Amino acid sequence: RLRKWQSRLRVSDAAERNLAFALSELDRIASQLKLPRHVEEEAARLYREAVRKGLIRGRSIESVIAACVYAACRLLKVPRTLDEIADISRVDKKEIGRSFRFIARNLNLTPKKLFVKPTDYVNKFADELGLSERIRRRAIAILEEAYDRGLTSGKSPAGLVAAALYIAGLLEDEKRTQREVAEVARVTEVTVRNRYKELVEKLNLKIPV
Amino acid sequence: MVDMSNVKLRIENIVASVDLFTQLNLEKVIEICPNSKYNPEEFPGIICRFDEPKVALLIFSSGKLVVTGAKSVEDIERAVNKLIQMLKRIGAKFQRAPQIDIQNMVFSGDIGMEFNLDAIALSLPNCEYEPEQFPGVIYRVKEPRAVILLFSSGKIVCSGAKSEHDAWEAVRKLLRELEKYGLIEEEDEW
DNA sequence: AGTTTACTTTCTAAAGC
DNA sequence: GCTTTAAAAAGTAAACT
Repeated sequence: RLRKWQSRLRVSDAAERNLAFALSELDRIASQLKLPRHVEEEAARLYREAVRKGLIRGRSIESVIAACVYAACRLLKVPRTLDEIADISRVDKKEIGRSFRFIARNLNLTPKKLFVKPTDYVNKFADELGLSERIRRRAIAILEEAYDRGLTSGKSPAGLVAAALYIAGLLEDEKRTQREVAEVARVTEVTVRNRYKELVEKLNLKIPV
Repeated sequence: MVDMSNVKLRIENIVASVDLFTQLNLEKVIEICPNSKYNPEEFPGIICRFDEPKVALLIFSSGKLVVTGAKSVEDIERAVNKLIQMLKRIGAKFQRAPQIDIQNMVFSGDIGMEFNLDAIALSLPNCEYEPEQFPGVIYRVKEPRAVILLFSSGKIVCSGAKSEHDAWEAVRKLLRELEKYGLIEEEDEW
């Protein structure tokens, strides 16, 4: 009987140690990504639920925490790419992606709840680039027309937004270079250029020279 | 009824497991395999490539093989027979015919229509779509078991099927689901 | 900037770690 | 779970010219 008690204590000890480790890892990621408190709290809530449902089995705590952070960002429409999270996590992007899909399926995080519109990325990138409200509206108008014309399926939302901001900057005389928009969107200049070319061509945009 | 008349499927790759029912001395086998590689530290089998038929074979000491890259079941049979002839020259004995099991077939194809993948992701149950990671929708068919990658162009990749019939059946089920959720007719405006 | 090569996703078996 | 093999889709990436 004493043995049983000890084993139970050991189990709860381990569980507490794991939770403490998970939450400290979450804290580290959240502070480095400068995430709002409500996002960190949502990630913690998702993690506790994942533990309660036994979803950690076979996965590292770090990959599940990173996945919860990514899921919380998507749920609360706080744009953060998987790359940004992978950069500061010890686990690679592939593993975080797997954990993300797994918890999304098991915590009923539907594509609808997780959907982040390309326009949701506009403000984040525009903030970092110091772009005006007029540019943001113009970029959103471009993105909406691109969506209506079927030019966005399968493309990287970040790349599309970067190109839309680049074009809006040219049209509204508040230019940012391809390099600058590519950097905040975390895509390459080649991607910005490719999206730019397609949007200008298919939406018949007249770029002032 | 789902209209499949515009749907095309092409075999791209067939994977088969084979049992030759004979133990093999891999050290001897490498010597008669021209373009082969054998590093037991990193992988327990010999990796061997044939030009005709164009396939890759993984040869294990148990006498079991994995043949990949074939475009037809006949290519696999020819490759296996070719290897058996080579093995006979180094003294391998074959008491019975090899057992060949098709394990996986990969098809590329076209549904003949464009798709709004965002709309599909929002209403087609049990599908995955993460455009930041991969440009296609991933749809898993339970029976027959197969996975279909659907792109906005309407092009598809079907893998995991064990026969061409199963692949067609899987595509038919995907189209039935797309139709059920009203994701089929759209073309010009969404 | 354009080209080439290469990686992302899906599948599957093999023997062994 | 990993290791190795093949193949396509379309997007993105990186290394060269």
